[in-house]
Amino acid sequence: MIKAQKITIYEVAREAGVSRQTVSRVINNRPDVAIETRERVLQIIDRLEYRPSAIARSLSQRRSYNFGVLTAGLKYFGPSTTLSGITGMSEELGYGLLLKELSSFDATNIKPILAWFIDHQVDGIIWAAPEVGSNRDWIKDVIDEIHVPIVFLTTHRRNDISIVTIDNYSGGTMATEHLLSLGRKHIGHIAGPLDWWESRQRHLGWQDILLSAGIKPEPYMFTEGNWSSKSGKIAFNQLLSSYSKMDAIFVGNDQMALSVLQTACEEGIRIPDDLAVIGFDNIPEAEFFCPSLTTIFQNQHELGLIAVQVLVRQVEERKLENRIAEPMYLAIQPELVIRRSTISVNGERR
Amino acid sequence: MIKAQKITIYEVAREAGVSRQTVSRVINNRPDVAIETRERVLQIIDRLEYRPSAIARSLSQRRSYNFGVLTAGLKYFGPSTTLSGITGMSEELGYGLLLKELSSFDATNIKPILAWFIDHQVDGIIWAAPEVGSNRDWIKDVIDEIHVPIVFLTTHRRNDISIVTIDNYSGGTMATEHLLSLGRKHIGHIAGPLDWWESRQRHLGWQDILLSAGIKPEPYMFTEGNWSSKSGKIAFNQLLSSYSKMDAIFVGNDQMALSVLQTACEEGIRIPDDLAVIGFDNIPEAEFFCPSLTTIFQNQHELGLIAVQVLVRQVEERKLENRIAEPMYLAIQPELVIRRSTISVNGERR
DNA sequence: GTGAAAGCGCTAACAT
DNA sequence: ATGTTAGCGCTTTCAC
Repeated sequence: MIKAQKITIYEVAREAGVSRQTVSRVINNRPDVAIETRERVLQIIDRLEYRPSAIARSLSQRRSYNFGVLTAGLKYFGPSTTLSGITGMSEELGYGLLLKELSSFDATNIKPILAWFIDHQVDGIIWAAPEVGSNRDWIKDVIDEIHVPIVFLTTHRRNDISIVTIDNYSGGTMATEHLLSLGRKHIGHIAGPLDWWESRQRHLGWQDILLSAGIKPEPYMFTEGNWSSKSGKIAFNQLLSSYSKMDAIFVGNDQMALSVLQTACEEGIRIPDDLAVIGFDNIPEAEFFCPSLTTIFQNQHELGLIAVQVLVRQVEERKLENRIAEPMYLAIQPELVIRRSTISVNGERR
Repeated sequence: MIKAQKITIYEVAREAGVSRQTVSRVINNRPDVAIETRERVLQIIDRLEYRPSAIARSLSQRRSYNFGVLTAGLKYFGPSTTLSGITGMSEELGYGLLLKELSSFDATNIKPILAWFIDHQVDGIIWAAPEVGSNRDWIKDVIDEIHVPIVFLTTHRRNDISIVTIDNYSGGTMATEHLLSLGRKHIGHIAGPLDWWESRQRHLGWQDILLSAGIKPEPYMFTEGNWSSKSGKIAFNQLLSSYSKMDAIFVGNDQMALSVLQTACEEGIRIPDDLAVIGFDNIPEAEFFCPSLTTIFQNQHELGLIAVQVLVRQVEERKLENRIAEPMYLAIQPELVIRRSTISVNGERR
């Protein structure tokens, strides 16, 4: 198999004694071919190990059956898990993937990427890079000129584009409510970088729940990390001195929560007795921290799956009914996963 | 920008009053165009917001400037880190990426993937899925028929294909030597799944070093996990009972080592005093385990970078000199990273 | 049901 | 330095 792409539709046609169109009909499963002709052509194709050129098909058909995917921070659990969902569902639905990765999260020079996708005739685009700083400002400039469906992941709600996202605000409220429900009154927060939309949402959730519990969130009650464990360590030390009454903490992701556990372990802070800790993400390792980490599970794999499904729907709709599909909005709810970092084996209470 | 791919080279040519060939020369930066003609054409291109079709170029030029990448287990740190290296270097060297992910590590039905890449006229292929079981058996069947350079990652040495890999055997010896150098005599091992080439290499390294230290590695001294923390937990419990004199342990990856630390923490096993622990990978979290984890660092990002460089060299060579480049072999050395899980703050000794 | 002609948008090869 | 011709390999009309 897999010869040097030498034999073309023409050879098959000649060998089968039919025209190239007939061969084309066969390989595209068109109904209007006599059953015996089809059989014969199929056999020749098999014998010659003919494989149609996807490039030529794209050119004449004006579509590639490929999607463009833009991601960022692939070495992190979230983005790569989402990408894994995207590859799986694309494969299942018969689309290929052109991949680009942003060199940094806050890169704003995205037009070349968009252009590259378009140049390659992608049928649709999945924008899986996170919303950071002003890296979404370009949308309004080009959204009207782009004739290819785009699905954006993890971004604030708006009506002019299709969005599949995780409800980060709700994740923030769930985390904070859980800590309150344990009877804790002094709930600190280590946020992710606040120029990230996701961080801001989680932070807002924390704020609002505290407020509705009659607690005023003050600046000394939270600090900002950059997602890394190291930054979490620094942030935690800061909080420890600025908010000494703290008896619970909501950490913006599991990596930063890990370093909270490490510091606690080193300093003799008992968890959860002295301090209840909740993270965010539910990375596979979280269950095996010591103690195991209570956290908010966000299903980033499903995020990828759904993104593709939505995109395919938009593509097919545009093709069949020849009209631009309505933008869709879809938010996945995160889930609370309770482990030992908030509830000790013998139940709660210091 | 980014119009509906409507204007073609033909419009530009007409507008500029030249032939399409001249426009083609301009967009391909050929030298043989009068400077003023070039200027004029460039202006028209700019004004019309013309963008050449990558598809049409691929068809007539018989190359796409794209690589096919096959990965597997994207949600894991290693594969996604390698992919990140691949995206970065490809971008830098001017190649795009078609991505496929194996639905399971040991999938053997890879011909359709190979075929898909070829159908899309990729200039080269990076086979970044790990070697598991017999999932490399296909190579011998097709290697002669494929006219596209392929670089394989993480696989055993052979001379008929290009390989970029990490020296896993050496990683295994380094880990075991480190434990011996601490004065430990009873060194257990939790291996990754032994149908993985990488696991077997690490395991062999452990075996050989023990032998050369006059210790006979016996079956009760090691168990097999499947990389997951959960499997590591089970494996560790097993070892604990089968090898009670164990005073050090080499764990096949950091995730499984994490659960060793958790169990130790729960059972009151003091680390490193009672048990020295070394992992493999150096995931970013390892430094923040409690205690921080000594481990073998394998630079999987660099693996990706180098893979692309090697592939590009093969592609260019084949194109320029019109001959098939010699297969290359390249092994990256891992590095020992010493932390608190093998050396306590006050130095070693129980 | 099948085929002929005319592209899809670009470039290689050969003129001039 | 520039243009002409003939493809690249397939599909879309539109005939028959």
